Amino acid sequence: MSERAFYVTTPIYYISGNPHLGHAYTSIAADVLARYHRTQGDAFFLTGTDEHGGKVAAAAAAAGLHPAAWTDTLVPKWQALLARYDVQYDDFIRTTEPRHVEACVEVFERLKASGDVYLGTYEGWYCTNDETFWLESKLLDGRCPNPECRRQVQWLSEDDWFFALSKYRDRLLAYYRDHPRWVRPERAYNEMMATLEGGLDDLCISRLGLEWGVPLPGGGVMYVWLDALLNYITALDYTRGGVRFERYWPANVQLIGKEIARFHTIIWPAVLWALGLPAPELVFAHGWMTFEGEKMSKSLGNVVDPFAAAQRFGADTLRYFLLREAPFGSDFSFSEEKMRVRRNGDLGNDLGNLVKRSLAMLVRYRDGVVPASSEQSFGARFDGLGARVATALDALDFRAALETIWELVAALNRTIDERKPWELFKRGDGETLDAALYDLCEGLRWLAHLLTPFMPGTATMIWQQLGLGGTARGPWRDELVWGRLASGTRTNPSDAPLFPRMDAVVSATA
RNA sequence: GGCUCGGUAGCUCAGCGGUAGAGCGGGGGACUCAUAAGCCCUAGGCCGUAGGUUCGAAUCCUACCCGAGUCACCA
Repeated sequence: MSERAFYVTTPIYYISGNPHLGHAYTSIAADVLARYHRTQGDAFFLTGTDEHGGKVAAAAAAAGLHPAAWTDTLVPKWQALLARYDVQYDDFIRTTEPRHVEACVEVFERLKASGDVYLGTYEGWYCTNDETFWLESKLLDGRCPNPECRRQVQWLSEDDWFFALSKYRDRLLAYYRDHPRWVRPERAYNEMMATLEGGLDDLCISRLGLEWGVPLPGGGVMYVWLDALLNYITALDYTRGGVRFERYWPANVQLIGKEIARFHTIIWPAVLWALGLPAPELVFAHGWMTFEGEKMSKSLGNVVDPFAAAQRFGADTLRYFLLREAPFGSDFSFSEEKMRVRRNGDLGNDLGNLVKRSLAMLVRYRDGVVPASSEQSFGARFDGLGARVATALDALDFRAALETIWELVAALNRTIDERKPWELFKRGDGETLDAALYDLCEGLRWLAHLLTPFMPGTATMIWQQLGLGGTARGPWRDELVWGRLASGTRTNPSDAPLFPRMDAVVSATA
C-alpha cells in the first residue's frame, strides 16, 4: 500500500524578534512527520518566514534599515534554529521572495476576476501598531484594546479590497459537519464551529497606508494574513502550474499554534475554495509551551533560548522531550528538571544503557560479531509494533508513538535479565547465547528504524554501532521483520554512552 | 458574561457504561552484561462537589466549585 505523496507545513514564522523554543516545537513535530513519511514514500515539508507587515517595517526603521535588509539579517537565525534541531525541510519560503509576491498578485487577480474580491469602503477605528480595525465597542478609553498595545487609534475611511468570506459560511458549516476530524484537537474544532455559527463578515484584505507588503493594484498592500496563508501554495508553484502543486496539494497536515486557528480553518479554506482548490486534509493546532507553568514571554524573562537548550542537552534529547512529555494538542509546561528526568531515565538508563550493555556483551562473548540464531520466537511479539507506531503518528499522537517504541526498549532490557547471557556463557550454552545476542542486536536494528523520525542522530549512531552502513531507511513494513539482520555482521560499538548522565544544575547562590 | 476544554494514586497523565490503570517518585528484594544503569515485588486514590438516569457510572444527564482557553479581522 504505497501512500500518496505526503505534504506537511508549519506556520511561516513571523520574524519580529529572535526564535524561541516554541518555534522549534512546531518545526520538530513537522519534521518527525516528514521524516517518517519519507521512509515510507514521498514527502514534502515546507516551512519559512512571514516578513511583511507594519511591525516588521517599524522594527526595521528603528534599526535604521530597509525592511528587506532587516529581514535578511533575521532569517538566518531561523534557519540556524532549524539546523540546530536537525529539522530537515524540503523548502523554506520567504514571503518577500519574488516567487511568492508574484503568485500573491496573481491570486488576487484571479479572485477579483471571479468576483470573490471586490472594492468596498471601510470605515472604522484603526490601530496602526496592530494593523487592525476595531469596533467602537471594543475600544478602551478610545485606545487600542490590545493590552500589549493600548495606543491611540485613528478614524479611517478608505476604499479597500474585500474578500467575500461571508459567502462561504454555509459551505464551511457543511464542511465542518461532514469532516468532524479535519480540525484537531477537538477543542479547536468546537471553537471554530462556534465562530462559524456566530456568522462571518467579509474580510478586508488591503491596507492602503502601508508599503511593506504585496503591492496591490491602485496602491496599498495585501493584508498580511492573506499574504501569509498563500505561502502554502505559492511554494508549490501553484500559479505557475507547478508539478509540485499537482503532486502535493492538498496538504495532509498543516500544523499551527492554537492562536492562529481561525485564519487556518475559516479564512484559509474559504480562500482555497474561491480559487477552486480543496481544503487541507487536517489542520492541527498544538498547545502553547509554558515555562514551569507560566506563559513564556519576554516581559517575564522566562523565554527558553533554543540555542542554549540544544547546546546543553543536545537536539535529540530536546526532540524526544518535547514530543514525549505532553500530549501534542495540550499546553506543555517546560522545565529543565523534567527534561533531566527524561534524559537520564528514558534516554540514558533505558535506551542508551541498553545499546551499550547489549553490544558490550556481544564483544565480550562473540568478538563483536552478530551470531546466527536458531530461534525466532522472541521477535514474534513485536509483529504489530511498527504498525502501532505508525497509527499513532497518523493521529499526531507523538507521545503514544514514543511510548510504543519504549515497549520494545523495555522488552529488550527485560530479556537480558531473563536470559542472563553471562550465565549462558559460563555454562557454555553457545546456541542459547547466540539466540539471545542475536535478538538484542536485531532489537537495536528495529529501534534504529523506529527512532529515525524522532531522533535522527541517535538512530544513526545505533545503526552505525551495529556495523550497518549509512542510515536506517526503507518502509517499516519491509524493514521491521524480525530476523533481517544478517549474522556475521561486525559491529562497531562505541565506548561513549549515547546519553551521558546529566546532573542537576547546582544553584550558583548555594 | 457566552462558549470550549480540563479537574483520576505524591507528580505527569491513560481509561470514558461493567468489580480503578501506566510512567516517574517512594518502599522492599534478587542479580552483575551495562551510564551506581537494568530486572522483580510493592504503592490501597471518596476518579472536583451535589443530585439524577441505569441492573450497574470515573465513564451518560443536570447544577455548582476550581483551573485553563476562546469570543470576528490579535504568530
